[in-house]
Amino acid sequence: MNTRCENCIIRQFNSLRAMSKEELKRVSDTKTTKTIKKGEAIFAEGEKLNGVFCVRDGVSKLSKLSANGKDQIVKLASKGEVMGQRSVIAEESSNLSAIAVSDMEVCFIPKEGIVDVLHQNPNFTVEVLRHMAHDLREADDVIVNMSQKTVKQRIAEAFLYLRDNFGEDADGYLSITLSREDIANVVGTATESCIRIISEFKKKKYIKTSGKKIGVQNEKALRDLVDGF
Amino acid sequence: MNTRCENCIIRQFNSLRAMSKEELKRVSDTKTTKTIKKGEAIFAEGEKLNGVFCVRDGVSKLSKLSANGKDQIVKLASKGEVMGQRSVIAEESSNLSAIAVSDMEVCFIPKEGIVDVLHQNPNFTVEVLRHMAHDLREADDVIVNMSQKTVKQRIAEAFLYLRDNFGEDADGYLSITLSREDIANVVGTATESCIRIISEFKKKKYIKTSGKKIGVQNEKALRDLVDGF
DNA sequence: AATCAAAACTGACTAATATCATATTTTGAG
DNA sequence: CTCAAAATATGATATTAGTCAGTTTTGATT
Repeated sequence: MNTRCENCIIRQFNSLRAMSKEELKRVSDTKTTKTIKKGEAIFAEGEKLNGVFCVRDGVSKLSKLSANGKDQIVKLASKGEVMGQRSVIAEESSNLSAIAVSDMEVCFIPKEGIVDVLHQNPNFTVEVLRHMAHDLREADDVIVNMSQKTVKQRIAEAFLYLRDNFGEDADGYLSITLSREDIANVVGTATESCIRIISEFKKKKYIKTSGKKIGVQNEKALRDLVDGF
Repeated sequence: MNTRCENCIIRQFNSLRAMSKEELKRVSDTKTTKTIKKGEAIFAEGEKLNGVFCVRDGVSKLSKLSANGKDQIVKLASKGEVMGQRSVIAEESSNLSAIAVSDMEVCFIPKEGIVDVLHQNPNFTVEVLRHMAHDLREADDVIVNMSQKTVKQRIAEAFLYLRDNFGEDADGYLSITLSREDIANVVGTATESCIRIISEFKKKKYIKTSGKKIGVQNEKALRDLVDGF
């Protein structure tokens, strides 16, 4: 793969932009680019990661398997996001597994390339810290939503979230396509319950569907639902 | 207040231990110590924090108010923990409010004292990063528990967690005393449901109570319950 | 185009949990 | 010590969401 980090626009969206030209060149020399097919795993829960993965294209779900065999999707990572940093920084094995939700292209950066810079370039470290602080806030919000909102509210919120964070296509459908099961795993409910609520929303014209694709049709209704009427 | 950070043992438990003597002295010069009564607020959700709070004694609950008026407790901070760093680092107003669960003594450290060192001492920054990585992992675990475990399992787990993290007294009661309402807010359930399950656990001799105090009596039974029998 | 498995969907039933009402106990202020 | 308020407790009922069983649709493959 001939693309060099120095020339990669993606890094504008993540902490790598705080690296100096020199550091970036060194990272670029050790990185490798991989193509991953939809459904394939990038890494698994419990695995020791010896590097981080920078998403160049596509979307990956970061999930955790629970005792009863269900997956809980904790985060969706798309273009520009770095996966696995938490584990590399904490020097622990991964608490999440990453599976491609669409065909992907990711760069693997060996951890030495990251850790060395962390200890030498405070700007970079602070930038990583900021990102993690942001992730932590989001996680707090998810906790509150999980415990205080109904499944219906969480599904409504998920659609708004997906639209705001991944965009929609020309016809008004969400750019990201998830199976009903994945949606259920994002909001933490049974697949059947999720499908039932999607049907209800469709009947009420809150959303429209076309195959697996889903589009927000009545933003206000969804928002009112989330906020408790 | 005459206690100096350099001599404070508490800091061994948090990221401040990665500061140099010099840095610590400077921090110490700007810090103030406050006494907070049980039930009083240290800071509120939405408030701009111009510093962080280091817990010297007592316990604080970090919670988030939801639309329906219920509090979700996201974390319990005790001796050695630093509160408010996330907000200071992300330069956002606080996403959580902090209320004392017992009488407390906390040190307030103005943010300049922290931010300056963050940009100058990579060891300190990495240490803070490690802590935040740990908090993030815990948050992920909480998300999964919330969505995949029953209220009964979450309550059982909460008691084990409280014992492991805050210890128990000579008579085998948890060192930390929370109201039933607070326990309900930790596990994300209605107070009545929480009380009912506590009664059930007591009847089954999984726990013992004495006033508000709760003690683990049958660890194995609780653990089995958490793990799904 | 026919086939087949996976995904999406629907209905009936059950289990878990919230809500509302009310009783009882504990606690802290004066 | 007394009393009111707050916390704890319990019962009845309603609501939400999960489970199981089955049907239909979709899409990939030959």
